[in-house]
Amino acid sequence: MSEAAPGLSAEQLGAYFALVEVSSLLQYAVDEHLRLEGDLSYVQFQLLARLVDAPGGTLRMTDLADGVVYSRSGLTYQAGLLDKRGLIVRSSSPDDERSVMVAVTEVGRDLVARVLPGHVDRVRQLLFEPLSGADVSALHSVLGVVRDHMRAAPPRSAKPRARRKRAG
Amino acid sequence: MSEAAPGLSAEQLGAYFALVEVSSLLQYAVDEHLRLEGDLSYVQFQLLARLVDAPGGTLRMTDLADGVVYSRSGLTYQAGLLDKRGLIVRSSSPDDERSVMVAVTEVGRDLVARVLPGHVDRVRQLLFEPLSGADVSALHSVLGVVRDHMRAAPPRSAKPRARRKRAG
DNA sequence: TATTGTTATACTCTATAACTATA
DNA sequence: TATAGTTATAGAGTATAACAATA
Repeated sequence: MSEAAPGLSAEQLGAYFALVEVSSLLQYAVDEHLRLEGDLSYVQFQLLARLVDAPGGTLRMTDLADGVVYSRSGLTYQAGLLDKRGLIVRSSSPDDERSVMVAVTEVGRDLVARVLPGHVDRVRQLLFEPLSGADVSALHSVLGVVRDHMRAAPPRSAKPRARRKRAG
Repeated sequence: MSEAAPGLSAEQLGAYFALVEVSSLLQYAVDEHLRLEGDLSYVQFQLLARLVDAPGGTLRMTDLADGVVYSRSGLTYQAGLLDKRGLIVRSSSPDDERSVMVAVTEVGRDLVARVLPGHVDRVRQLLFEPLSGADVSALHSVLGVVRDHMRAAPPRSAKPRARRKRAG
C-alpha cells in the first residue's frame, strides 16, 4: 500500500498513516485508563463529558447521541448502562412528550471529576509531551480545518431512519 | 470538560478534540467503504495491506499483529476469517516450527487492489481536500513526532503474556 | 522455562427491524 | 406521516485463560 499509493502523494500517505497510528495508540491508552480508573468505555466517558458541559447537565437523547454514537439503539443501550450505575437520570421532556431528557447526577459528575485528571495526564503525556507550542498550534489549526470540512457534507450521526444496501 | 480543563491549554484541548473527532469520522467513513466495497473490516484491510507490502507477501503471525491487533487470539480469529475466504494462506515456518507464516494469495492481492482506489479516494476527499501542501506537510511532521514518541515507551502491541489487575 | 499460536468461552458493543407513543 | 425512543435479537469483535507444541 505504501508503494502502490494511487492518487496520494508520499507526504499525504505518510500523514494519513501517522494519523491512523497516533489516534489508534492514543485511543487504546485512553480507553485503558478510563476502564481501569472509572470502569468507563470511551463512549460512556464522552457521553458523560458532554452532559457535564451541557447547560444544567441535561440534553435530549438525540442531541446527546450526535457524533458519539451512530445508532439510536446504541445510545439507548449505553444510557441504560449509565442509568443502572446512577450516573445519569432519564425523564420525559415537558416540551415534547416523545423526547427523553438525560441529566448527569452528582455521582456522574464526581466520576468524571475523578477520572478527568488521569485522562488529561495520559493525553498530555502521549500526545503533547514531544510537541512545541507552535506544533500544537499547527495541529489544532490544520485538524480544525479538516473537522469543519468533514462536518459539512458527509455521513453524520444517528439521524437517518433510512437503510443502506448490503454488500453480500 | 472543555471548561474544566485541568492541565491542558485551550489550544491543546482543541487539538485533542479535533484529533478525536477527525479520526472518528474518518474511521467511520473508511470502515463503511471497505465493508461495502470488499466486505472487509478496517482491521482486516490493515492486515492484508501489511502483507501486500511485505517482502514475498509473507509475515509471521506475531509480526503481522504488531500495532494492528492487541491480543493473539484476536489475530487468530481474524486470520481465520481471511483464510476462510481464501485471502491468505497459513503454513508453519521452516525456521521455527512454532511460528506460522501468513501469505497473501492472489485473491487477496486482487481484493486489496480493487478496494484501494476507493479507499484512497475517501481519504483524499475527507482528509486532504481542504488542506494546502503546507498543511499536509505540517500535519505529517507533527504527527510523525507524536508517533515516534508514542512508539518509544508506552503500551505496545500483542506481545506481553502478563495480565493486568482488574478494576471492579 | 519461555515463546508461538490455537481454542473455548464469556462478554461488550453495535446495528437492524419491529414496536409504542407523541407531533 | 414523521419523529423520539425502546426492545428483541443477532452478529462482529475482543480478551482471558487453558492448552499444545516447539525453542
